[in-house]
Amino acid sequence: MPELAEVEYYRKQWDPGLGKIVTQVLMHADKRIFRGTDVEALVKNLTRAKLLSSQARAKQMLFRFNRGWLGIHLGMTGKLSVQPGSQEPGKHDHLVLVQNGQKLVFNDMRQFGRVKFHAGSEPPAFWTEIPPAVTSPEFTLEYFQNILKRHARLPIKGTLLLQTGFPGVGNWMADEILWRAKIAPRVSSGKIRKPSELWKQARFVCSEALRIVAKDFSDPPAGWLFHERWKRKGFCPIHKTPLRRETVAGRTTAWCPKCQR
DNA sequence: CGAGATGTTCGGCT
DNA sequence: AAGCCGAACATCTC
Repeated sequence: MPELAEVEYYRKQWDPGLGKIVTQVLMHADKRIFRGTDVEALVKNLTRAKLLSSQARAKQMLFRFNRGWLGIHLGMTGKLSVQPGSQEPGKHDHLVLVQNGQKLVFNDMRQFGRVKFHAGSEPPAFWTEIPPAVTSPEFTLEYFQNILKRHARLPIKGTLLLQTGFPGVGNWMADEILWRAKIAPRVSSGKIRKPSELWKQARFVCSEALRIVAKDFSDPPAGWLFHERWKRKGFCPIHKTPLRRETVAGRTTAWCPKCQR
């Protein structure tokens, strides 16, 4: 379920490995997860390397070692965990960093995720080029309105999912933002009546998700659309109108036809 | 058995 | 030419 808050949660799962040496790298090197990655360099550099620190940004994570940088994207079904040293890797445990007494495991059933490796002391371009976070000071109302203008003909649901504009926002967060801003998902991005409200709700949902979900994988509070939008028959938390559920901009979308116009 | 799942990417079209 | 759309990717579950 990885959107920005879940990604931050998973990043922390490898914290027990900080400051420790990787004694062995186990991997399914031929898997799609490693497409475009120099797996030989990854194994060579990470074997006997020490994990120094980690960060999460948007839907990506970056792990700093004393001999390079490991970038991980979780795709649809990626997870990070720490397993006992005695645990044998499972079918979908595509990357396993063995340390003394424990294993740092990346598991991804569907393999829409991605593992990257970058040697050198400077952080890789794929990391530094991630655009400003929705919650950051750079994400001003003016900046936001420029994104809307650039994608004026794309349904607003699709625009909120653009990682070049809203890094880390995924399907459930986009629906939550639109529900709170009372905007129907098919409205063209160039025809938003009150951009300041949408901007405000985007920032609210991102910061609350980070505060609540990233902490310990708690669900958002009662009253959020989140709890209804998975259900085949969900209802608007405000007045119990049945939610509509259709594909918009290529993604399943749930919204309240009464609140959202 | 077919459809769908919280994500990207690519090729084709306007 | 930038931007939009739909298909594809791999696997499991309902």
